[in-house]
Amino acid sequence: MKAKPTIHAVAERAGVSIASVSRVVNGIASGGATEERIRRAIKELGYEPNSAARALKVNASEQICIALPDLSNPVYQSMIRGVQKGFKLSKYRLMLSPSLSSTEEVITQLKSLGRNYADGLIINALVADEEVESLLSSLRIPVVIIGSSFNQLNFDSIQVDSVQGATMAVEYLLKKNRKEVLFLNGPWITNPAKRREEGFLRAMKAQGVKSPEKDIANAKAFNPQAAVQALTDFPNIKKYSAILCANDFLAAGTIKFLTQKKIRVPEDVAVIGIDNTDLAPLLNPTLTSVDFKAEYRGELAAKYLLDRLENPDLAPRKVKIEPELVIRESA
Amino acid sequence: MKAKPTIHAVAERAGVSIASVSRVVNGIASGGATEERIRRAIKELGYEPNSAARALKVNASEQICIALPDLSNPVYQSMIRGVQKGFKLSKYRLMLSPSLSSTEEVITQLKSLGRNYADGLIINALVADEEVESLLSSLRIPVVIIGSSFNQLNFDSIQVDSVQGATMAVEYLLKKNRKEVLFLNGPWITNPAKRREEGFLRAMKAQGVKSPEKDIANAKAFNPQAAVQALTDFPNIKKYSAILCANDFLAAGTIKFLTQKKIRVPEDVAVIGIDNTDLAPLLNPTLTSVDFKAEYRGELAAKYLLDRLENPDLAPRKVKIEPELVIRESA
DNA sequence: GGAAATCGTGTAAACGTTTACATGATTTGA
DNA sequence: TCAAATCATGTAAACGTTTACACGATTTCC
Repeated sequence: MKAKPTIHAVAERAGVSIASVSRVVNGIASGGATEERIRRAIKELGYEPNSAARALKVNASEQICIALPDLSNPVYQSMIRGVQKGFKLSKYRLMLSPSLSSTEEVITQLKSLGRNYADGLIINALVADEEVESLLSSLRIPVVIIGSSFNQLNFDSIQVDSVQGATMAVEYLLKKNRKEVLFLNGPWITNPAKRREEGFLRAMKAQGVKSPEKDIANAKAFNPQAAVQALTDFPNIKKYSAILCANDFLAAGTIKFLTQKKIRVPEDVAVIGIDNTDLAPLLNPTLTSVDFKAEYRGELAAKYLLDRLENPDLAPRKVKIEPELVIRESA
Repeated sequence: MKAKPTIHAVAERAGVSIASVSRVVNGIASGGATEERIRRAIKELGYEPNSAARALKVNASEQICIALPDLSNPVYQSMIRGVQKGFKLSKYRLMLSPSLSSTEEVITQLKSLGRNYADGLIINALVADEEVESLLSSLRIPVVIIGSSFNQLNFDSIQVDSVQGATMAVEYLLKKNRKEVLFLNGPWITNPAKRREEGFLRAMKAQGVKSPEKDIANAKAFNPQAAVQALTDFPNIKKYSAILCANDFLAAGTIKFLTQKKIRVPEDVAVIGIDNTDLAPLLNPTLTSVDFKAEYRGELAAKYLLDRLENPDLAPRKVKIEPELVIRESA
């Protein structure tokens, strides 16, 4: 196998200096016959510039890192798609961090970013503590936060109006005369769980329900099996006429659970999910879900990051995505 | 913001040469008091070695690239998860290529790998031609192929026994006395479509069906909407008592289509999917599906790649995953 | 006890680029 | 027409590591 051609090989073949080759490669060239010769040499040799050398020299990897909690949940799939879309036309490559389910994993990941292999970070962490926050703010690269945490940090962030989302769902249920609403939440240590629960409580109280705190079941994880388990364990499940789930994955489990118990959805119990993932229209009944626009959030995160990479002095933007209730069969 | 500490800063603080620091960082150090001092200096300064400089020097990026057709399909989600798992304990970072739906995109991606930003490639391409093959074989990094194509190339590859998978599904249906089987395929230009169709035809003929070629519908894409469209357009759909779908996504669309038409699944028409994705147990009815073990394939691909990176002279391994029919409610 | 082997550490070159600066050629403008 | 300005190109240093080699100190072994 021949050695990979370097800029020197190209320069020699074209009879110019490596500086000229570099300029052609980077598009700041003259456009004359010399450039033509250099271009030909590049073609003929199949030259591709070495990323590492360029990265070292210009101190930029042309990579961005996306850090997500867990690839099982379809919502993150949408988010990645959005990010991919957002970076499609850019020079940046996408690094996918390992799944970050625990705070330790988040910390390890953030520390490793000190190695300069990414020019920017898009992070959506379920869990976080002070150490995470301090690491985040000591990072030397732009960060875009997706999710509801880190309000106090001065980053670009794309949040979600959980309270508003829960309110829309609750209002819709009450309007349809479903007064007894159970909230099936995920693990309470996670940020989204806290925020969505807050939304549920606020919305229920606003609608005049006395102590909605007792109407909350907690699944051990944000997945269908955990939903089934939590509902099985929950006492007096019969009395509810609607179940609001903290995400679509839990809603899928809920529908499964209800169907198995011969409880009809939505006739006996209405079910609403959150996230409006690709899953929602495929379930049977199709799932009514609060759309937090994951793909769009991903795309927006990419856009914010690109803007900031181009202009580091931009004032941090904090946007709150307005949720939308997508009504289907389940409620 | 202070400048990021380099190996020189560490060396100076510890009163040693940069060579010694490098040796400590790379774990080939003495273990004496000097090492202790160096370690302390690293801690105190928060030094992290610069990836680009290391990559340039040792000519290895410590990154691997995974190239997939499309992140919408849940099967790729499982695959990525497997790959993540496989690389979890390694030093390698994971690059996610943009979605490769067309041959041009595959080509662009492969060319860009010439920039040396990845030490290995795991690729699962739906489409490929001679140019792709020639690019693949001129790549200077190890490649692991997931999927059924490129048999002739001498790479590690993880294939799937499509014929066997289709046979299992068809045999099961015939055994259950569902003689009229429709095969709902994806776009025929894709490799999996060709292979799965071949499997269907072979299996049907082996079971004594005369000309199964007429029992094939083609969806324009591997997704639920395309499935609905294809079934709507297909003449004489009524006569079939079973539909075998080329993947779970198509099966989801099929169930949707049938349910809307008040055709009961599985009483009137049995449905079988392929891939056994996370989706399968969530559908209603739950989906009987041929499991091609996507997550395992991803993990295996990672393992093969790691093995080869460690020992480039390994003979290429070609494995064929034995499918398994996971029986649920839909058939 | 002394030659040989081993060990810990430092020196310096190299990896493949980019880019500030210099230089000589060409163009501009009065 | 000639000085000034502009332009294309080359020279050389630098980015932050790793590592071959050298060298002096220590250990080993008879």
